[in-house]
Amino acid sequence: MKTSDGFFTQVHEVAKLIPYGRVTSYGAIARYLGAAGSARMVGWAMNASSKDGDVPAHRVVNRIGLLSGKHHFDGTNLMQQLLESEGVKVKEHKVQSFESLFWDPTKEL
DNA sequence: TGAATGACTTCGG
DNA sequence: CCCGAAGCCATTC
Repeated sequence: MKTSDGFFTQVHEVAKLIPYGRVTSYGAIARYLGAAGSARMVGWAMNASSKDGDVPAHRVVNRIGLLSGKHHFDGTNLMQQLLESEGVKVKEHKVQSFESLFWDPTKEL
């Protein structure tokens, strides 16, 4: 591989920076990395992050707080349980009070 | 080289 | 917010 390792690394770094009990969106991360428009690649990077470990991919959701990535986790409800364990309310694969839990790297950093 | 794919986003209805 | 369609960009075959 080693094709775009830098991009993955950046995404992983930001993912690790996400505060406890907070969530963010793929687009927000992409924009923060200057890769605005490559939100899909953020998800792709997350897929690779599964191998990296220590990357809270469960804190990264789509723009409406939908756990779009839960399907890529081992179990069916693992992602939701992880979020709930952090105090994030999740209902029907969607983050409740998403607006208040949203963590914007371009803003917070 | 080109076509298909995807853990997204945005716009119009 | 739901639905359909188009745009984007890196990776894979």
